[in-house]
Order: sequence, then C-alpha cells, then structure tokens
Amino acid sequence: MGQALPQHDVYQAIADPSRRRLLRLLTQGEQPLSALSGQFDMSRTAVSKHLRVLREAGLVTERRAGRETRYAFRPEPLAELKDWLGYFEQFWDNKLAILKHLVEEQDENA
Amino acid sequence: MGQALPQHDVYQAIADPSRRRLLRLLTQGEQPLSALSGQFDMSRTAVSKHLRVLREAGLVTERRAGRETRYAFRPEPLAELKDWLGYFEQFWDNKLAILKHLVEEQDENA
DNA sequence: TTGACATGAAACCATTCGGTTTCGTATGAT
DNA sequence: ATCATACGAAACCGAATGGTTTCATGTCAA
Repeated sequence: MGQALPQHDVYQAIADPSRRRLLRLLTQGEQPLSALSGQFDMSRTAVSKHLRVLREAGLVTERRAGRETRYAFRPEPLAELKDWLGYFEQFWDNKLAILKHLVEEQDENA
Repeated sequence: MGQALPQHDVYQAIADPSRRRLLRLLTQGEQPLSALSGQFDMSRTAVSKHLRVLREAGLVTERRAGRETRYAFRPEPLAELKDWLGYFEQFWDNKLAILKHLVEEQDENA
C-alpha cells in the first residue's frame, strides 16, 4: 500500500506566513532556492519544505536548471480561494444583505 | 508572564474544512452550538473548539442566551484575505502582467 | 579529477492540531 | 427541590507541522 502523501490544498498552503511571503517574492519572477532562502531566517531546507507545500497546492512550479532548482509562481489555484471568498462578499458589501442580517437578528431576539 | 495564547488569524481559521463549513452555515443566521454540531460527525465539544478558533480570528461572535450560546458570522476579517488576494489577481487577470511575466522568463533563460 | 556549490532526502524533535471522553456548572422545566 | 439540557474546561491522544542537522547526489569550475 502506498503511503498516503500529505497533499496540501490552497487553504493550508497560505495558512503559513512564510509561505505567503514566498509567494510574494515569487511574483517578482522565477528564482532559485538559494535566492529565496537568503530572505529568511530559517534554514535552506526549511524553505525548501515550504516550497514543496506550495507546489503540492499548485501554487509554484519547480524546474531544474543546472544545479539549481528554479521556482515560479502559479496563480491559478488562487481562483478557488477567490470563489470561496466571493460567496461571503455579499455579507459585507451588499447593503441589502446587511439589512437582511439585521432583520434576522431582530427575529432571533423577539 | 502570561502564557502566550494561541490567537489565531483569518488564514489559519479558514485552513480547516470544518471551519469553512461552519462559516457557511452561519451565513444563514445566528445559531446555537447544538444546531451547528448537529450538522457534523464529530462531537459537540470538537465543534465548540472550532468555533473558538473562528472567534479568535474575529469571524464569529458568541452570545449567551439562556443556556445556549448563539454564534453569529462576522465577515469583517475576510477583508484582509480579500486584500491579500487582490495583490495576486493581476497575475492571472491582467494580460499586461502576464506579458511582463513572460518577458522576465525570457530574461532568466538568456 | 578534484573540489566547491545547490539541492533534496532522511531522521529527528518539540509543538500544535483535531479529535475524544470525562467532569463541572449554569439554566430552564416539573 | 429535582432533574434534564446546553455548554465549556480539562486531560488526554495520535498525527501533522515547522523546524533542525546530517548525509548523499548531481553539476559546474579549476
């Protein structure tokens, strides 16, 4: 039986501040591990593991180039997050929704 | 010295699927724990703990009403998430940004 | 060919996480 | 008063998380 690999999703991937920072850094273009890990206090290996989580979530791609591995940002999985958020937006953007909420509160208190 | 309480943020709060489901349920209006935990396979206590995490992130409020605790959805903290996402949207919406990305890749490969 | 560089894999560690069960305590109903 | 209801706190547990150090491997440079 194969070991059940962790397989992270986009929600878990962005839960960690270091990983969010990595994504920001990568929007400036493809970069090798050494360049990325130079920006962090933790070890190179730790950064490498964060990048793996991001890759499992589809947020970065790896590409070997000589002896370095170049990481690149892939925005696509963020669409799921955007959709998820979209559902909730009505509850703070939409004045009608706010009104509806107030009415429900009145109901509950009645 | 005070023990450093967990204090969760919105990114961690939405990382768990059960908590995301709780938020969805709560958009239908304020509900007591018993009603919410009825929707889950896990114990009432476990649901209660998830709700605490959501509360620490500011995504729900608690209100004692008699012997029940009523939980209500608070959308405000999602604004941070929306802002965070907003930064990255240029990388999949904006054709100019995509072009810029391609140019950078060319540079790297040169 | 020898050596430095860039990296991933592995083993390990402490802490956090998501869940359980048990217990204590208000509150509301009889 | 008594008893059931609704809940939180606490103790506990296994697995996942975020980090480390050590080691092996492939690649470029001298």
